Amino acid sequence: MSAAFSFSIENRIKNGQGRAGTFLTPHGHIQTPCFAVVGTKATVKSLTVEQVKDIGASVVLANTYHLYLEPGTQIVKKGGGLGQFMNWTGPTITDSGGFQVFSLGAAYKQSVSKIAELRLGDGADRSSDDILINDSTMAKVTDDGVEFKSYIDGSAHFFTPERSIQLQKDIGADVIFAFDECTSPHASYEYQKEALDRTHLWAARSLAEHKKGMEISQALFGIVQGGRYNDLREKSARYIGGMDFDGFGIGGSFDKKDIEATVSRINEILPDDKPRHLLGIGDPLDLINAVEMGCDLFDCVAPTRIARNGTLYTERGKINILNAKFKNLFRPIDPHCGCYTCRHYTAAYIGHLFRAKEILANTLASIHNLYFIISHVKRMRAAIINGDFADFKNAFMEKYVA
RNA sequence: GCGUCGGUGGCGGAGUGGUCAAUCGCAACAGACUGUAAAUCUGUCGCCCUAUGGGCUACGUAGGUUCAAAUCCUACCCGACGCA
Repeated sequence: MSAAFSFSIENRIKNGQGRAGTFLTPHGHIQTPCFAVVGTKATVKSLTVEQVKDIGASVVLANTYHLYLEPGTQIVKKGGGLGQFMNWTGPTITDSGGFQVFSLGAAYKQSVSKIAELRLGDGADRSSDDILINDSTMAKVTDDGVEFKSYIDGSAHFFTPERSIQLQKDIGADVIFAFDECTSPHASYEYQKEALDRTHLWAARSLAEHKKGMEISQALFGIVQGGRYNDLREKSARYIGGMDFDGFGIGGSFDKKDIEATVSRINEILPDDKPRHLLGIGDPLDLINAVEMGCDLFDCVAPTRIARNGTLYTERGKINILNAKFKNLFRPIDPHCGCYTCRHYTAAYIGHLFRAKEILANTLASIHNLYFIISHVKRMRAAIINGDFADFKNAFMEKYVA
């Protein structure tokens, strides 16, 4: 690891894998476990950086593919790099574009999430058996790289591991990720195995490209894949974990019920002295399990995306603020929440903003959800430091209904 | 007063003899969303039931023609416009 970075562990969960630590970056330290807010296009949707800071966020994660398409990585570079360009002075991360292999590939126009879940007659389910075929024309994978079509204008672009690293270098985030292939949870074992070999090959190429630079001011994280298959997950953890990365991402798709066990197995194998970032996981209960199993960093679009769609976290579970029962509720969304939104606005008012399609709804809801999740992870950190993680977990689970 | 056009489900607005409980949009009501193609998407939306089916009431009102009417005819009520 470059001298500009260091990772130290301050305390651990008794008889467990979870730990609290500090990850030092050129733009400040990150106290882990930590939830990085997602700002895909160099902006946390609907929020100013002052609002993001006020929420308590310490890290922003942006996306290479999106910034490459718009405004172009050279513009970000000329703008002083991701942080300066977007007026964020703290640590930054970029994803490599590997997730778009999935979201623009197998998941394109399909009702597929990277989280597979058995649904039993809840009325709103869809069959998962008829969405196995990837006929997407938006992303095509070969061993050399991935051809993407721009979601903006349909133009073709080719990403290789080397190209992804170069682009991430131009963008200039503190932490960057190896280029990987995120697969569908419906992928067969055979395909998953093939994709894993490719991801491993790409990891080596990403690392080699990264090491080319004379002066390295970025930390490169390798990504563990393997989908829903335990043997592949373990193989990947051993392979990626054995490489000279500065930290690790855990990516890919999961069975909802297996996240905890899968992450636990992976983290048993990964080096203990480097940070682990569980990519794209942000459900409050998933976060508890993942922290307990030794993950240090997280990022997820869920808090901001569901906020924009009217779903808000409370200590008792998620609510849809558009439900008729909130129309006359002149109290905060969550009376125990200390966020700006809850300190100043009522549920009735926020529901009104959503119904009226006022843009302030997105802002107030995003503030609330991000505050909820960031505080949630911060409390877990404090609990690990204080040695009462189990108490925190029990207290949370007692109230929170999934 | 005469003439013309028009009155359709919460609203707007299709439909002009059968496949119409009635296209579509909005509103309403619910659901989904986990490295953002996303201020997005999905479902329900006359009433009732022994509900991938059946019954009832409905297209201004009242009659009529027809095997069959939101659709044709007559009268009336209401609205817009034109002429007196």
